[in-house]
Amino acid sequence: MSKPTESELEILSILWELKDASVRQVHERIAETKETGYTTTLKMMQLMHAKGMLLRDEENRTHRYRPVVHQGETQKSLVKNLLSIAFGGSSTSLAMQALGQEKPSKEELKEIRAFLDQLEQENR
Amino acid sequence: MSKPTESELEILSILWELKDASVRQVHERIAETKETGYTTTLKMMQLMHAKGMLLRDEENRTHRYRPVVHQGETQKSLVKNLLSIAFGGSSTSLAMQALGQEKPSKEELKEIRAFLDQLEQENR
DNA sequence: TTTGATCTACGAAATAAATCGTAGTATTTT
DNA sequence: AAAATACTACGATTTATTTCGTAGATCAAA
Repeated sequence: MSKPTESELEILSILWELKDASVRQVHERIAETKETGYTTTLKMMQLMHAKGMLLRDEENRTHRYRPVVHQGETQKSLVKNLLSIAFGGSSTSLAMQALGQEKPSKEELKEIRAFLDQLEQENR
Repeated sequence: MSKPTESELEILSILWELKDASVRQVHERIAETKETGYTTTLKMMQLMHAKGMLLRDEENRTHRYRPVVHQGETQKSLVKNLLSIAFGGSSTSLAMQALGQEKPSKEELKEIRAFLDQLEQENR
């Protein structure tokens, strides 16, 4: 799947959370943040459907959409892209940049450390 | 500074590395990867200069450009953006996603662990 | 059953990003 | 000094992305 644009990502995020939703639902979430027309959201979702990014249930008059790609895969490709385009491929500096941004909680620190241990293990 | 586009970022990356460079130098680097005309790169850099993203030394006929913003700052804002737009603000999952992508070396692992310790310390 | 609200479809306009050709100069090579 | 090469400037086009208005259909409420 090609890289989603910012607007597409905004919609995807909402759908990942809600599992599946109508245009109205998505639009209302978007409208909380920014000023935009309903048909803009509609068109966007129609385009995404046409592109194969969203599945559409047309059973009822009010269609319901859901994402084709999972959040994890998309995150993966976004990170991969960012890594190569702005971090010279160094995942370490990206990770530290991120962690310095939003400090992890105690639990999260634990989680990350466990993750690191695991990485180290499987390495040989 | 506003978020650089992909093409701008490509140019910035090269300039961060070379410190300062002519259009020709930048273009040759870009041309290694993709097929594109010299004047495209030129125009791009002129635009970036006009936007205030690049400084330009016009002493000689062959101008030399260098970035106004530092790599770190740009990385920071890119990460911040990615964090909010695709990771629901969770730096932990972004970090793990990144680390899972490109496995850190032994030294890097050490570095990250030290970084985590430090984060934990300064927390109180 | 008329009125109003809610939907989809879709063309088209507005905006943003990227690409390139041509002209005019300067520099280097033959 | 003529010819080839290398630069900048810049308009214009192309392509991608986003936004929105209008039309027609369906549904809900008065």
